[in-house]
Amino acid sequence: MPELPEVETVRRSLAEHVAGRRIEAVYFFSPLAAGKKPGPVTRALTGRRILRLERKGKYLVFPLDQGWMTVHLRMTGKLLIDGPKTKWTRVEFAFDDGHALMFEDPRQFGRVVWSREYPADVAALGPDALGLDAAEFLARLAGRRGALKPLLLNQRIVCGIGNIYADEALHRAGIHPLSLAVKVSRARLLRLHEAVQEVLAEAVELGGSSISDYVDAEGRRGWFQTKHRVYGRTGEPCLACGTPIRRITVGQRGTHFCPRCQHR
DNA sequence: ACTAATGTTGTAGG
DNA sequence: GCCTACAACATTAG
Repeated sequence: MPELPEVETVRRSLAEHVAGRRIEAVYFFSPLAAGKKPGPVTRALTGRRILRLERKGKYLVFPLDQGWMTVHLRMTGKLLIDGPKTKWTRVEFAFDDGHALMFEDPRQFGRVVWSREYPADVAALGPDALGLDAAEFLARLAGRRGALKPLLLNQRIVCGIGNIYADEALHRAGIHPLSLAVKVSRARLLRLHEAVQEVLAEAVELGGSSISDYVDAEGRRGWFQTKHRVYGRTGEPCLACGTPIRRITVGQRGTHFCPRCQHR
């Protein structure tokens, strides 16, 4: 499930392969991957040169010599350089250096789109979570109603945090996922900011979390899943206090926390 | 064999 | 506008 650290790992592993390359051909094996009709997207992308590879939140943005290509991996999307063509390959790009890029996506939630102007959905995102300073983090949460975890997952407030890293950050900060944002002290929100920065930076360093079959553009797995303290550890002892990790549902999302370390 | 769960975003609704 | 519920989809665990 690619979140910020996984998408950043894909960006880093893919950038050198695509920066400066010309797209000679594009094949949409699944129209769904284009979001609508693949014809116009194919025509717009063919012959374009990729200037560089950027990331905002969970979006990969490819500035082109004309317009922008945006890729979102959603749940099961992968970008594989010279990857094999499989039954899950939805899009293939052929580059001018003889290499190819495969967009593989079993569940078909992922999208490859082209836009003439900078993509509106990316522009609408809140600031990227990685490297966000404490003052702005607090300002973005100020006046928000509701529980903290859904707010962390709201990409218009701050973007890049997904289910895994929300749970991990809340545990490190000692905050219950159902805590109302307005009732959490400034000191504890500052601690949350630090926990978010810490957990994202460590995850990027380890190449993200490969909890299902996530791999980077060169097929390498990430290792941050071995550092998870709550996510996917339901019933196992909290590494801080030994209390069994509990799993509840918050905003329709599986939520893992330690009932002792994270009080409301 | 059926059901629930998986996680992200857009959208529809209160 | 803000918040919540659900659909889109394919596979797997129970």
